[in-house]
Amino acid sequence: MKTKHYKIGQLAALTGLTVDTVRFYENKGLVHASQRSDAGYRLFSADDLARLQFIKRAKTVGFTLDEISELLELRLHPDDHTCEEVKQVTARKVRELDEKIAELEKIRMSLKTLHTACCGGPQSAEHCSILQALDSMETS
Amino acid sequence: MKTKHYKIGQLAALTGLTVDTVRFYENKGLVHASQRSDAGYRLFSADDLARLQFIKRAKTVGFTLDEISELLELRLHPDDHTCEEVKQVTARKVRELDEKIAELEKIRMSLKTLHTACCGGPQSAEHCSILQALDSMETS
DNA sequence: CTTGACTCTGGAGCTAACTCCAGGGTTTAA
DNA sequence: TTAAACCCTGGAGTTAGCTCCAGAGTCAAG
Repeated sequence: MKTKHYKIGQLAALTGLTVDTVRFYENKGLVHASQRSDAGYRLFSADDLARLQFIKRAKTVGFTLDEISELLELRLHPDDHTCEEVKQVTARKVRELDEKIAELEKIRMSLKTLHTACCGGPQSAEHCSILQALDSMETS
Repeated sequence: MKTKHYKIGQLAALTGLTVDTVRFYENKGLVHASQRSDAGYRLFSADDLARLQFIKRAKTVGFTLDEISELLELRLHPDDHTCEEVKQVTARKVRELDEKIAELEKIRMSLKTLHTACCGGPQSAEHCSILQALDSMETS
């Protein structure tokens, strides 16, 4: 019984990644073709496919490739790690997201204030409140 | 009456930027030393200082350097432009921020769901719900 | 048997906004 | 007068995550 395997293009089609991206991930050590054909073509197993799909999903929930490396290690050897460890990774990420969102909201508020104050009319911008505000704002 | 001018280090100290950053901005065309000393030192005027402060403030409200170039043009020749134009720039930026925030919130939600579902206990991660979710999630 | 689609490697290029460096010259304060 | 602190240019390096390329080999369909 020989196991199904995929060439890089098939894998790319199945995961929605590009061929270049898969090779890039291999370079970064995120994934590794389980075999090579006689001609040197990468041959990926179903496990490799699952791994790449894992990577893609982790990416859509906002993990960086470095963080995904960490998660892949946990995934590959779950017996050697605790739920606590896994949860810590997500906790850290949620905190980071909270900070980034708060930062953006702060910026949005400032900008919205400027935006609202401006008449937006067709007259000369000589006394435009937005430009004036940027000329006299406080900087931390 | 000779006008006050600043060497690049003084300017950097006054704006809170680094010397390298000021030179970088000059390279990008955001600012331009109004004179040079005999030795070739950049000499900045009070106007230049104001311009750099404008840049810094625009940066803190989230504009990119390219967008700041645009604002600087509006600021330098307000007579040639309308409030409407200025307002459009901020409107665009507010929209962008809204999108970016919405995206991050979506990611945060997904992640928080995973995070909450995980027991976080000291037992083996073999059946960790976070890893399982990442193994079976849907990807758009 | 040929043509087109696929794959390989190694390395360069992209974006944004800096940051750092080498190898010089200049200014200033003691 | 000399040492520290400043300034100059040009170019390379940084981060993250790809993306593209040249030049060559391989595979599958008709």
